This record gives sequence, C-alpha cells and structure tokens, in this order.
Amino acid sequence: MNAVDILKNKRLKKTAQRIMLINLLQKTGISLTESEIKSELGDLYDRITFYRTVQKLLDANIIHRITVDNITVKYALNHSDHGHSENHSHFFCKQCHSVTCLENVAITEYRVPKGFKSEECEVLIKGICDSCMNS
Amino acid sequence: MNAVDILKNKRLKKTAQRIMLINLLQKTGISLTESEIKSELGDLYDRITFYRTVQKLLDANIIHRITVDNITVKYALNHSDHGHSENHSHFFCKQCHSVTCLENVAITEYRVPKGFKSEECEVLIKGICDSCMNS
DNA sequence: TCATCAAATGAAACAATGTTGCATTTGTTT
DNA sequence: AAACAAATGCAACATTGTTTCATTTGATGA
Repeated sequence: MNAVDILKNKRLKKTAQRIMLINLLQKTGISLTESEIKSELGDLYDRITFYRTVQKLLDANIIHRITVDNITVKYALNHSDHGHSENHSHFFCKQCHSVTCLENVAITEYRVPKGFKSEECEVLIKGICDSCMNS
Repeated sequence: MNAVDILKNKRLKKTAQRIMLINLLQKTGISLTESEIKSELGDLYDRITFYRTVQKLLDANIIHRITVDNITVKYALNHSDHGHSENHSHFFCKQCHSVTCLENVAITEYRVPKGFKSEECEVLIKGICDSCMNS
C-alpha cells in the first residue's frame, strides 16, 4: 500500500512530510534514525514538524520506534495494521548498528509472575548482521 | 553484598556518589530514573558526576540500563556478576511506568535468519504490574 | 601517618534532543 | 470558491548528555 492510501485509511491529512517519510521508510525497508531521515528529506525536513509527524504516525500505528541501549532511536514502518505493534522482534547489529525487523521470528509467550498482566512483548536480539558477517 | 564490597571487587574507588547510588538501588530494589535518583540523593547529586558514575558502573557490569519506548531511561542493579547482563527480561507497567526485573523468566533462545549471528537477547514485557492490578 | 599520584569531581560551556505557544499556511469538505 | 480544522514553521524553552580543565579525593607505598 502506498503512502497516500495509508494516510487515507487512517483519515490523516496527506501532507508532504508525512508522504515523504512513509515513502522513505518503504523504499529503504530498514529502520532509520532521525538524522538519516533528515539527510534524505533535505529541505523538506523541519525538526519540529518531524517530531509531530512521527508522533502522529506512531499514534496511528503506521510506524514504530525502536530504541537500543539509549544509543540509537530508529523508526520503521509497521507491516500490518494489527499484529506488528503487539509483538516486535528486532535485530541490532553491534557492528554497523543497523536495526532489522525480524518478521519471521515468532515471539515466545512468556509467563509473568503472579499478579502481573502481560499484554505485549518486545524482543531485541543483538549480534552481527548478515552483511557484516560477509565482510 | 554491600556497596563497598561491590566496588572493591571491581577495583573501583569507593566514592560517596557511587556508594550512595548502589545503596539506593539496593534499598529500593526496582529500577529508577535519573530524576528519581536525583531527588533521593539530594545535595550529593551532580549531573555530570552522575553520568560518569553511571558509565563506570555500566562498564563494570554493576548496573544496567533499561529504556522503554524512548520515554523512560531507568537504572537497576545487576543481580549476579554474570548472567544478568546476557539475558535480560523486564516488565514495564503501562499504568505506573515502573520497570521490574523478572529474574525467574527465562529467555527463549531465538532462531535468527540465516547469515545473522545472535549474541544477546533482551525481552521487554509490557502490561500491568501486580500493585496496579490490586488497586 | 604522611606524601604522592592517578582517578574522580564539579564548574563552565556546549551539543543534541525534544516540547510548547502562536501566527500563518495547507488540506479537506461542502 | 469559501470556510474551517489541522498541520506547519518560527521562536523560545526544557531536558538530556558530553567535553575540557582546574581542583579535590581515595588508594598506595615509604
């Protein structure tokens, strides 16, 4: 689904920045940091609008945010409307610091201590990614 | 083990801030944010020293850091020298925003895509904690 | 116990990240 | 095309984290 349709589905205004951001995340396929997005968007980038755009798209469940060790904050498109947000699984490469969404890694159902209620689960696997392994 | 012994073990100087921070994390038992630590430490708190203290204790594997959604950064004591750092499991309460270390929840060994090398795994379970459930 | 030295501290100054209020512009709807 | 709500972008601010450097403190050995 293209950016305009995604926004239309969620009844969000189709503004230049939103469309650009969604297109960019679709095109690259991986998760990006603010500065990576900034350099891609060029003139269209405005820091304040960026934060508000991100907030809107997070609220609308169009993208999600991944934070690794408080070092890197990355944004990535959600792949399906439901499902993606409930159970994430990400791979963080310690070498190139890339973050890959692992769509095919099923998340275990964890048993939490008595009295707790589990609703979602995020898994972050750290290691070396395939392109760093082959070089 | 008390704060002084922990520092002695790691051959770190036993300075006031380090001892206070470790004692505080031991006393409260849960993970704390910088501002929570600040208000507990009072006059002893200095922002610059705090960051350096935290960095030292992270490097020495005495504490670890938990980040949730880029909203909250929390610090908590490691329970054992080894083991704790390799496989984390944390519970984030959506209501009171507390983070609890789940010591008894074993982390599944996840199978990563071909070409990737998995080294560590962090699990963050979100939901409602026991004290919020009972109120 | 005191002298010594490296490590830790704290002040200043900066850099990066994120937020709020407000006037202006834009997208949508009729 | 008009009207209105939503989004934008500017200024100004708040928070978070870092670097440099002179001073202080803790550990070590004489």
